Amino acid sequence: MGVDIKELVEPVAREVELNLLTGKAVAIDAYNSLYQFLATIRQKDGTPLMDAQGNITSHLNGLFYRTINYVENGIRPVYVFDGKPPEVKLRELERRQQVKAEAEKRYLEALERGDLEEARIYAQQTSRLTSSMVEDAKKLLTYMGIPFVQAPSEGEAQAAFMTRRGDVWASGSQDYDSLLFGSVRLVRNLAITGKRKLPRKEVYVEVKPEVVELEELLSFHGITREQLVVIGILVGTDYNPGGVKGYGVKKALKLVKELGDPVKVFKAIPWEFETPPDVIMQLFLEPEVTENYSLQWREPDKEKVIKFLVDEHQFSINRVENALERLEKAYKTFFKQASLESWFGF
DNA sequence: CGCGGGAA
DNA sequence: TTCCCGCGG
Repeated sequence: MGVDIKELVEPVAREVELNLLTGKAVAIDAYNSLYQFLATIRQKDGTPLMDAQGNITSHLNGLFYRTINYVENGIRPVYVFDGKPPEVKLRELERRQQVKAEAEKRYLEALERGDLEEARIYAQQTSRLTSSMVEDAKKLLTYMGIPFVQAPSEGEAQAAFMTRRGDVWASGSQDYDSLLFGSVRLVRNLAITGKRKLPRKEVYVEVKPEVVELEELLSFHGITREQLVVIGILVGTDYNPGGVKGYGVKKALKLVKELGDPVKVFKAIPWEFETPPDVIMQLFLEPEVTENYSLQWREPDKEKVIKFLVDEHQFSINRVENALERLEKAYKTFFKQASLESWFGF
């Protein structure tokens, strides 16, 4: 779910045009993307897209076409996959499983009643990303020539680390967690077709990519990154869901600015979580990450993509070939730079 | 969500 | 050319 510091971020969030991102590498939160595809790419009654064997393919559909759109806009995507969650998060993950089980019941009930709109809403909430779906996504990326990084733990932490090393320009996610992990820059709403339907409403709004600079966020509020993490913990993170009773963004910011030192803040408030606050602080300030990755955007292997999507998962050959044509063209335009090595024949 | 065919 | 909307797997 992520930390809800929208109010804090909004004043420094800049709407940008997509072409601002041309030539930039972005570390995209793979789980965040795949979940969104899984939740939204569905039929009227909420059934996801599936191949002939009944395997879900909604995530592949979204990943394939959106990634091509990135490349066509000169964006260099690198997908970052979550690894093993910190133990502190296990309770929250368990809670989410329960919410999904509940949604599953309501989904079936709505179907029974023939209420397709309700059914779809609950179906979306049942979305589960299985390991085979993740493997499929990685396969597809490999065939497309798009790099991915397997994070040892939190993907958002890994993406943040990559921005700090300067390997990517920004992290890309709908959640704000990467800012707590120290991401230099966050891009939200990184979709190409800008119209999005508001939940439960027949209203569509234009959504443009939104860039948040960590330094700007901190200086705007006159706080340090440590203090931002404290605010996050007060309002609630995946490591202390719900946050501290009575604290929203405004009250948390006020307290943090009054007391300054995180230790003083945590002494001043009631702490009802099992995990001590300093342990959670450390998870954000010194998360487990890896330097063991290399970012290379390669020419797409069209044959393998077609074999995978069309032969194995029953995608339409026409659509896939069309999209691959676009991908190859974009690859040549933006990524196939005449490097010194190639000039000298290395 | 994003594609693409048909309407305008 | 742009917009809309039904379908994709």
